[in-house]
Amino acid sequence: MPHNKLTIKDIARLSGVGKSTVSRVLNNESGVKPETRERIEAVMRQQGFSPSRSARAMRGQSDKVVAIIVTRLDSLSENLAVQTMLPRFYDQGYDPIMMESQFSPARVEEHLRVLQLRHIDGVILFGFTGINEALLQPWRQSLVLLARDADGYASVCYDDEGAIHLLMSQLYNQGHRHISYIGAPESDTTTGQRRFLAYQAFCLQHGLAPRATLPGLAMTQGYQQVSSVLSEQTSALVCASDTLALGASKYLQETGRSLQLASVGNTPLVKFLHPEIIMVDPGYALAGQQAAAQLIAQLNGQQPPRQIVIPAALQLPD
Amino acid sequence: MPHNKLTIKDIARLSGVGKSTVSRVLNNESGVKPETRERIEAVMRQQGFSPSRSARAMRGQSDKVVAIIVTRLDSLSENLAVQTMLPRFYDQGYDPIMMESQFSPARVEEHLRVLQLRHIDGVILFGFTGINEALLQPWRQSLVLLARDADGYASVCYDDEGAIHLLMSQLYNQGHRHISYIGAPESDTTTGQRRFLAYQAFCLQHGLAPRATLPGLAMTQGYQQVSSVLSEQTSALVCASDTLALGASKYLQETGRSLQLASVGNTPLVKFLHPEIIMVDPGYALAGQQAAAQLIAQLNGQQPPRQIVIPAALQLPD
DNA sequence: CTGTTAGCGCTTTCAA
DNA sequence: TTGAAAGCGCTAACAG
Repeated sequence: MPHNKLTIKDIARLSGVGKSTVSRVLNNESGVKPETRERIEAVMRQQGFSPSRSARAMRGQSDKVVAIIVTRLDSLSENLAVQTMLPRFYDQGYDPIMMESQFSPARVEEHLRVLQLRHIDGVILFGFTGINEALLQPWRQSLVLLARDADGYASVCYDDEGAIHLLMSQLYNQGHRHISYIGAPESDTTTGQRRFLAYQAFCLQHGLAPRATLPGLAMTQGYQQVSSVLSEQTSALVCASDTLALGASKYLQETGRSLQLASVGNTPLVKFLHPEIIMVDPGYALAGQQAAAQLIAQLNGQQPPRQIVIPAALQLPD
Repeated sequence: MPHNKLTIKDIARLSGVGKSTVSRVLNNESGVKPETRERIEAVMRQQGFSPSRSARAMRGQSDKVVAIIVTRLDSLSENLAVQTMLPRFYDQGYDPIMMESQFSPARVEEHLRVLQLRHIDGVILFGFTGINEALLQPWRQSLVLLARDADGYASVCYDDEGAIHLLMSQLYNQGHRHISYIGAPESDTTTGQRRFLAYQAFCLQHGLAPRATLPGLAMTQGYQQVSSVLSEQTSALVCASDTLALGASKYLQETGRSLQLASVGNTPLVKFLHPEIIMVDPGYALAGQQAAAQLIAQLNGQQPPRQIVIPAALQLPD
């Protein structure tokens, strides 16, 4: 760890000025004679100087660290969102540390506790059912919730109703009249309830007979439960998530049943494995960007918490 | 961001001692009367006190931050490794920040540059072909390379030869005599060259006719290239990675060709989608642990850099 | 415009 | 066994 042993004091000496002038240059403050500034900048560059984060952090409040709490490191959709937010944070000089909740409210609690002790600046939290909102209390100003919303907190959500509606319309327009649905239980507000309601609404509106099962979002659940929503007339199946679609697809393949699949989710893996599936992109990538931007703005005090909804976009098979 | 405004000074006042005594308690130093210690600890607990990281960092050297540079956030195998190393770091009070190289040596370079400026303590780097070892120079003592090795650096590698050998033996014992191979180009030292050589060696040793193609590790490459190694007698196919297996599998399914697939890699996704594939677990989870442990030991000066090899383990289909 | 002077919260001599 | 004092590298008044 060949740490740069230089301090602003050294730079000051080397360029024949006082510490404070160097500090001013460092912080891009106005009120430094251009020549002086340039000279100092030259020295800094030439010495490869970099200011001590800890020292700066100690004077200001922030050490410019944010945490991203994903549910699972291997969630395909969350990956897409994280992928777009990381660069945003780096650009603004924030170090993003990653944590995994594994859908456990207790883990979230534990992580938030630790983060509090560490004086972390802000948190991006990928939401899921069961999180105790009271825990978020201390982070009111410095938290962005993803894929879930909560009163008084900033959030970036997907347009669950819109996504399902797009899928259903597409299928309906293709002539499908017996469209089944597989999703998550209604205890899951967004992915579960909202999507299911949207499905029911569409059916009602178009005089279709709903046929649904709500086992959860895991691949195995898709695999095991599809059969329960298949009648002879069923010609299409809407899946609330891409993992579910993966499971369902495997089942259909094995049983030789042919069905038009449609699913919320738009990950490269699924697109490759099953290009025939009609998909709606909930806008994972955009959500990541927005979440990062929102958090940064909040931390800078430029923006109060607000709820953002990402529009869904239909992805037709090739 | 409701920061804990208490300092050791406050704790000192509250417990009627001097700052230094509080500091001693904080660092578990000996030479503090047990009673005093307890009293202070009580106050700290009661006040929910947590020392300022930045202030400590400023006196010592380290701010207890490490970076994990993965190739891709959505790499299934790297995910498994990262998943096991995160808790290790948290336990030791290290904040792990994540970065993505996207297989770009330039990005690695850029990341390392930034990390240097940030005075990060150590780095876990998931290796790939093309990384300029000279760049690692400054990190000689504080870097662990994963899935790749380099002279003079600590590394945790998979047993490429062993993995392929296990796969081949298994197939051979099952009676297969026409086993094809699909892998990465030899320019890729570990996943490419080593695994391919092991395949060739086995063939030679057992009098089999090798038949191989080395397009790369992507799913699409597997999908497109399988056909080139299939003759009529081919009864089994060894894939150098699970993504390749996924691609190959899709092709075989589509063409109705039946073949015993075998692959290096052991991710939940593939296990679910294709339980029939014979797999060898390179030990991703163990590798993660070991890498974290090694890095921590190095940072504590308890362990010089060393090369670790993780043994591969055969996973039979259910 | 620029240097001087205080500290930020903590660790670390050095005395007591 | 403890406290007082001197900084770590930096920023933020306050004087020049």
